[in-house]
Amino acid sequence: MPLMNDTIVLAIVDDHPIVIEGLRTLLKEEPQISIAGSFTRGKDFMDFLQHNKVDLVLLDIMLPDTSGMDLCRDIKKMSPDTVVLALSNHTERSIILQILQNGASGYLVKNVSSTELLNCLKEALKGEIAFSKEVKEIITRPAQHEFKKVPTLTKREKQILQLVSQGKTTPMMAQELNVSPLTIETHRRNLLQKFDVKNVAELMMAAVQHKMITGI
Amino acid sequence: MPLMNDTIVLAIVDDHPIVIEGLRTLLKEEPQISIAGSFTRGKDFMDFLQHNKVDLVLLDIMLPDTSGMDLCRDIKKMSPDTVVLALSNHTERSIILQILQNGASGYLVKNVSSTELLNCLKEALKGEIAFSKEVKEIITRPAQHEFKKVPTLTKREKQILQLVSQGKTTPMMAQELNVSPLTIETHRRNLLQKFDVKNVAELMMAAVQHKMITGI
DNA sequence: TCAAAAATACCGGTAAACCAGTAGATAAAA
DNA sequence: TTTTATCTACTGGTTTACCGGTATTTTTGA
Repeated sequence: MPLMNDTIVLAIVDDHPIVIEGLRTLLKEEPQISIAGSFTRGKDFMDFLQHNKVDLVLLDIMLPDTSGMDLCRDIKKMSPDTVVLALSNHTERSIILQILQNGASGYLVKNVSSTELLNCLKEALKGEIAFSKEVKEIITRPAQHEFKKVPTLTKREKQILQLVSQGKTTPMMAQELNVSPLTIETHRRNLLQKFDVKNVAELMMAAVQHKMITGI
Repeated sequence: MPLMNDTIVLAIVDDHPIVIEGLRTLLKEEPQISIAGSFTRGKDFMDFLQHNKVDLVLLDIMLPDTSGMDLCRDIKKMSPDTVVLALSNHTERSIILQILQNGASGYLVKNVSSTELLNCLKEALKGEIAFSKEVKEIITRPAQHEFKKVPTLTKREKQILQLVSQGKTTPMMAQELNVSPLTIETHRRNLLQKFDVKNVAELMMAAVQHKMITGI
């Protein structure tokens, strides 16, 4: 965490040039903030982070190459002192909590006002958790279904979940992945267990709910 | 349509201050463009339009108060010479076509680059239809699922689709609805046929896609 | 009222999914 | 290096889903 009277080195990771430009303009007013760079791909930022110190990252959790979730974890792993503020349009409670679980210090929806944005930046740098107004409301009023914990899947499990959603059967997947059908069955069983469901129908619904499979 | 050597009066309607700021910054570079105003609510813009001439509107089709679709139609009704360029993150073909149907002169996804944005503005002002690169691809190569007509389900079929999505098995549903399991099987078969899918996993995904089952 | 649509139900069969338990081989983290 | 997680694979089952065809009754709409 940088001292408050130091210059804060900030980076932006977002695949929308318009948003990047907007953030740059809003933050340019602040003398103690220096924008080190902006990136449209997660990998580019990780390369940058290897050779540069960054105090705070504004991170869009929907990126074309990597999931922002994974990127967040990678950032905190490589540079634990870097504060990550998630920036997104998703208003699902589960997603917000998930990104916090992955090490983010806060969550802003993209319709924040400039003053709100600056306040959140300051809070996050002080070591506090920062939420924009709308997000605070979402956090404080949880829905019933939100209580279900989001399971963490392994790489293979994610892959198989995707294939199942495409209607692939166990034998088909076994052939496609060059493993025994029995192996696929084990993965399927683990998926059912992790999601706490009884069959594929429920599995698909749960996965969609948690946005763990892309609709198309 | 304004002449190309006149100053173009432009307005922005978007509920994201960051995006507004970004657009302003990008368009400030262009001497022939003058930004008349930016609005976070559709109604505010309509009030403005009553007393002011606007050549071009950058319109976010997802607004808190009105649907951007309706707003677009209202704009064209009140001021037919005003060119509307839709700005959104939605990449569904049906949505793009719908907004064009409502009088928009083009569609940009928010991840457009600044050069792309300016090109589209110019094209739209020339009276052409303007699409950003990604949108062009969506328009020209419609996905398979776009062709699939939305099946019309009977009352019973909807009911069973819902129960299936809740993880109910055929015997369970038979008992719950006081009919033979064989009847349920017939309904299931008809559902698979109507959605043109091979198994429940695909069925759930198709149903979710067409919003025929509520995620929760 | 009469044809079409929907809901009901059956047979016989194959394929796939699901259950319970176990366990070796790797790969990654402590 | 040792532990832990992950991926792999098996046995031996039961249950459910899916396929193709057929057919009666009930409801509904033109």
